Amino acid sequence: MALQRKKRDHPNGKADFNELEDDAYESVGFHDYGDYFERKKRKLQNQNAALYRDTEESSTSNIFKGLSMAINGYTNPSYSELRTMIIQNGGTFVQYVDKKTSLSFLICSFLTPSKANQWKHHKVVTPQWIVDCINKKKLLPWTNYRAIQPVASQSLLSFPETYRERDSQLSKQHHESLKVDSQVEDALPSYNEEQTEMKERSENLPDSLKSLSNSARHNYLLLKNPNIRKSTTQNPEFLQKFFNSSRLHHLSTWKTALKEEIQIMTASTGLTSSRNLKSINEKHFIMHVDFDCFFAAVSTRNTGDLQLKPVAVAHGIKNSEIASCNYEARKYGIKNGMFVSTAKSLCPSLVLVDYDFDAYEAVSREFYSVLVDTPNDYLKVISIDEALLDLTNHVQCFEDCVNIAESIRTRVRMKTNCDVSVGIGSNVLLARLALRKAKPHNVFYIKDEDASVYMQSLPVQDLPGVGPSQSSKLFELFNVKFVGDLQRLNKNVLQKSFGTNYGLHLYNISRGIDTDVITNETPRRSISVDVNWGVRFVFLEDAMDFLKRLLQELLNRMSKCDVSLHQLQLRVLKRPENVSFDPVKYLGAGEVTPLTRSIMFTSATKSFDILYKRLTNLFISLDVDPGDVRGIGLQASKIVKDTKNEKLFNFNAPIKTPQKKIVSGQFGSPNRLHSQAQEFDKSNEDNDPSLARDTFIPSTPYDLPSSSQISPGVLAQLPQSMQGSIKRQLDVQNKRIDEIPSQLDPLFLKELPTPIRNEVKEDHEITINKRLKLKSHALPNVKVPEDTVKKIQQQDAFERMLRPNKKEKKQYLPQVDLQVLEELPKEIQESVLEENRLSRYDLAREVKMKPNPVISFQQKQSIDDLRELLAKWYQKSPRGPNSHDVDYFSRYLGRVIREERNLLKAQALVRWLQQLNRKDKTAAWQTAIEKTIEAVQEACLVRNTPPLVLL
DNA sequence: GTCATCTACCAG
DNA sequence: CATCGCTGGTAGATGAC
Repeated sequence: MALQRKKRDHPNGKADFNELEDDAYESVGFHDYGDYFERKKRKLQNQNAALYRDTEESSTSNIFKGLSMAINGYTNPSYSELRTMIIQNGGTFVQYVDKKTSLSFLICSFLTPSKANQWKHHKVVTPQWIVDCINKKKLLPWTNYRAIQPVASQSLLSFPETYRERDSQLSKQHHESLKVDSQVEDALPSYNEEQTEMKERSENLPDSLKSLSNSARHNYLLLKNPNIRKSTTQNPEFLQKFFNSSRLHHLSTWKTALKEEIQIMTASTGLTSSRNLKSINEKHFIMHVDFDCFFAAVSTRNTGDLQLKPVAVAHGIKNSEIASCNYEARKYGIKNGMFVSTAKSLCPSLVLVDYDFDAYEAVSREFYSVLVDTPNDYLKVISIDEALLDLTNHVQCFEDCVNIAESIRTRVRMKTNCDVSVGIGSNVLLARLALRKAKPHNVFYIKDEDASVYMQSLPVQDLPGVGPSQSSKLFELFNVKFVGDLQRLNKNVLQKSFGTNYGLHLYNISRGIDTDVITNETPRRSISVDVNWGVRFVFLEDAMDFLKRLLQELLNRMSKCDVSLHQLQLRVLKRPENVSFDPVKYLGAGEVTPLTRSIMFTSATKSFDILYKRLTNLFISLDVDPGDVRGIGLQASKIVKDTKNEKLFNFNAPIKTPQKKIVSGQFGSPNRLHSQAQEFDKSNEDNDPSLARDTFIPSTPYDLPSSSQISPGVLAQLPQSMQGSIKRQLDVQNKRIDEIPSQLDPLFLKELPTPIRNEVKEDHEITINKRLKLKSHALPNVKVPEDTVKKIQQQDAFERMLRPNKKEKKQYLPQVDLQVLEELPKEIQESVLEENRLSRYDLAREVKMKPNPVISFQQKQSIDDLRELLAKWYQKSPRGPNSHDVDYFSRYLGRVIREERNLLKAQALVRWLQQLNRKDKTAAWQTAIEKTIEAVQEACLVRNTPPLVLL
């Protein structure tokens, strides 16, 4: 076969963040934005250097001293957790590794055969080794944790405990009869396999097989092929293997992780929403930056010859999807998502390369380091290779943007050897359209006045939010193919056919109107796990077993975010009647009908047993033949952050908290969409910064607790000094709440009696889905006992009592974290924690007891020195300061408040600036000072401190 | 009208 | 050998109240 499969090589495997950081540190000028890295390190502890440095204070041991280690692929614990563990225990972490790197250990959960071969001369161990060594506080013999076994079989050892620990009680017989131990399977090829099967078939299978459906029997026969079996859910390692190789899984998880990282990094700039809201009516400058054919470009970035050939990234050689292809390949009509076989027929000389997820991550890190270093109002993560920048307050015109864009392109090119393209426009939509025009490797901007004309010839599919389904609907209903056709449609007609919001969205975007504003990330509202490939069951027990593993995976992901759920959704993809058993795509789902069901839990939970029990019932109630299941997904929604010191605060007491209106949305908020002119005032009102400040209220489960969640009873038990402090805290918070019309129900304000609360907790286990009750015919064996029903009804009543306000129902209240505690004087922290019998260790972990760091600005720390510096700055810029410098200084003030926690200092410095400008009253300086004040107030909000008096 | 729940769709 | 069709979000539809 003429397949040319070329492995991407890593000629310079050392292009890691250490180098970047060093650069960033060396040049700390007034205009320098390496400051971001400084923050990033401290905040995230996400960079090795920071970890090493912090290790001096928080190092837990030296068990890994002198050992260099790297991590490969999908692991549990996660990459970053492991990295922290290694570094904090004295190890050297190697970020990016190739075949030649000398390495003490490679940490890897799962090795593909090719990787196993690649790493066969290394010591490859499972993550469990790290965990166990740390737990035992000594270096354990690594040979017990080999990921590569000297003999053929390697699978069982590398498989993480969690997936094996809970062995099904349901499934025994069938499983043991069907499942072949993978060790045996590897060692003994098909002959013995056949023998085993034959034996079992003659013993106990005929009966079971007879009762099987056609689809189940089909799967039974299919799964007899050990190679196929290995690629399906029947393999206990399936999840690891699947997620390790799934591009879509990687895309999703990367996005989530990046959002979080960038959010934290840029949150500390102090320039958040108010800044943006202020300029809501100004002309915006938005930049959309995106790699050209990311995966393909990364894989060929260091191979000049390959770049000239048509290249595509895919797993297989036939019915596998092309994830990315270069522009050379596109000349032949090859597109992303196309099957390899189709692409090959278009271009027989197509070169296929494998995925290299590690390299994508490495390149992306460089990419984002460039973006973070580019002064901006907002940086929004779109994906691993794509981001939006709001430059409104940093540029005057499109030409400025183009200069910045070129600089980004050059820097990314230098660091990664890959090209990015940049689209620029006055809103997100136009920036995106400009980006299309810019590709490949170019910069392009669309002026507002040109937008409408430019768009007319665009296929409607190119509009954001218009996919295959909606575009074909547009064509069928209105014969609309191009944006020009769409422009001719009446707004009302669109809204009638496509819904109020979506119709208006279509109407607006066809005219280049996009009211979407780049805002801060909202916290994640759901966590899900989906598998719709390789799902093949024979017996119900197979499905249950997989469901179990899937739930465990979901819980793992939840525990990483430290959340519990109120609602669990189950999604099952079912092969419909008269659809072929084997889809075109190898082990794919084929054509399916989705089914979804959900369960509610009165109190948040993350208990495997509780969830699994309910899940089992739910799955069975769907009444899907196991042989027809083609995919399963679980989604945790209505999630709440876990808390650890329940004794101190009354966390779950439902309190009516006025909600800040959430105004961002895929298609914009309804109120902005109805009519632009009409809604103008309203949205302005929503966005008035001063209003926003007064009504700033925790709006998400991750936010700060509402003060009233501290139970009076608990308060009374605290030491006198502490009561005072908390009360003062409450006063501050209550004042804010009182300023808006209170919708609090008096019931809420009463402390809930603890016994009742506990009862609810115990009860939630037996709450029964209404649906289940209604559909109980699907479960002939399950009868809901009389008293259970009563209990549920009582509980429902109780629940209603807890949440008399309907609006309340939708929201799951913020739970307290230790932030409130953290705000208190340290002696009081100590006594509270002692009272609550929390260990010193917990304290150190949860509440930063370290003295507040003193942040330097231009190597100056004291107020006097800083004043001197500011005076020089003022004198040297009679016509007003450079806006970069203003940002830089504002961010510094933000850090003084949040990190150094020195409100007085921040106040003194701002007042000094005001003082300096008092004589001349330069307008430019006045504006600059206002900006710094905004940053200060913003930071006060973050710290939950009352705004400073600055006039 | 408001809500919870399920369904459909989209992006990368 | 193949192959790795995820995940988080918004909006619409529907039915209970």
